[in-house]
Amino acid sequence: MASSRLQRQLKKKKPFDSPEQEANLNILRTNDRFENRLGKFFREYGLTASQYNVLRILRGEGKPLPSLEIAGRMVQVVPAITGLIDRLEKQELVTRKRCSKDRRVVYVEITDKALEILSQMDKPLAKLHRELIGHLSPQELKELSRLLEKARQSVENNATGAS
Amino acid sequence: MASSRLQRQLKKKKPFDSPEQEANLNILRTNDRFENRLGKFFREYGLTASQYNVLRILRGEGKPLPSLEIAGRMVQVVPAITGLIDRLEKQELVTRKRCSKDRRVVYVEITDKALEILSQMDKPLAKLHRELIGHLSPQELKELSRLLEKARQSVENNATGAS
DNA sequence: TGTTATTAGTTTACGTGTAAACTATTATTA
DNA sequence: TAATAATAGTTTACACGTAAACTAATAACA
Repeated sequence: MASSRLQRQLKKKKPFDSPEQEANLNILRTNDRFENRLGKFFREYGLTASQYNVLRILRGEGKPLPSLEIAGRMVQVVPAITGLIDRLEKQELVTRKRCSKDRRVVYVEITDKALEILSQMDKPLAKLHRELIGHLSPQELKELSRLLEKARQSVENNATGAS
Repeated sequence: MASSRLQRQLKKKKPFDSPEQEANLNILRTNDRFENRLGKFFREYGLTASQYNVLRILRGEGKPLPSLEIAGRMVQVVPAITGLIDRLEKQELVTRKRCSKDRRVVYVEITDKALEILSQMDKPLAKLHRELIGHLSPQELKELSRLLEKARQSVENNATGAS
């Protein structure tokens, strides 16, 4: 009990400077592990995590969306979305359409091929989510989500571009 | 209370498939936000998050470490470490030395210049950690760390290369 | 109406994570 | 001891994320 699990894993000699730092590092480290595992899963379907996210957003919306609207719903900033859509288009998973009313806007639409792939992924993905975190009790899951949402309050008000 | 905060932020129409998925997405999203903020901080000092991590590990150890030992303590895999060390070396923040006993091994040593930069960062970084997550009570921080550590158990046993 | 500002998106440059193939060195073992 | 395996790193190819500069189109407004 003298030294925490994360502390041992990082082979740190000294205790954490603060509980805040420990919690933050726990978030980063847990995310890295989970991203790593999820990345492998997506790769089995020829996708990356970012690509899957774009497709999931488009399917959830049920209709074409402007590029920047998609970018806004992901965490990241603007320019990355261009290449992301480029690659999805090359794989025939989305199509681009210029808006006729405002010719600056590019609408992105998901293809049937992509919808098919997504539907194949749904069950295995749900299973993977359970594998990753299903060993927490319902109360623990609820509390973890609550704490993470509360944690994010510090950055979500101060405009980061999204939302 | 009908729909959670994350659900609203993602503008999802339907509820989450499961509490597991919701918790996982909360981890990913919180991490993205925090990484974003921390990245800006590191950039002010001419570093990236990965570079800072390497330097922090080296300072913590207090002596030179083999490249792969460093890679192992970060979450990531092998090849990235080469370029990372390359760039740090170019900035004169670390030096490389071949081990004479086993000439395959490359030891990486932190420079005084880097130690100086790190010491300048310590206080502001601690302050940033508090800004990010200091609005959680001590009990909440402790519980958050506990839950994240428990969450990681699912991936830390199944060898990912590290630790 | 013509100039300026804003908006949507792209391009470029750089750092980094991932997989796969490769080199150099050391260990194993038939 | 010669062939083989294992280990430490590197290189290459590709997908992103970030910042900064840029284009095209629309809005605002003097």
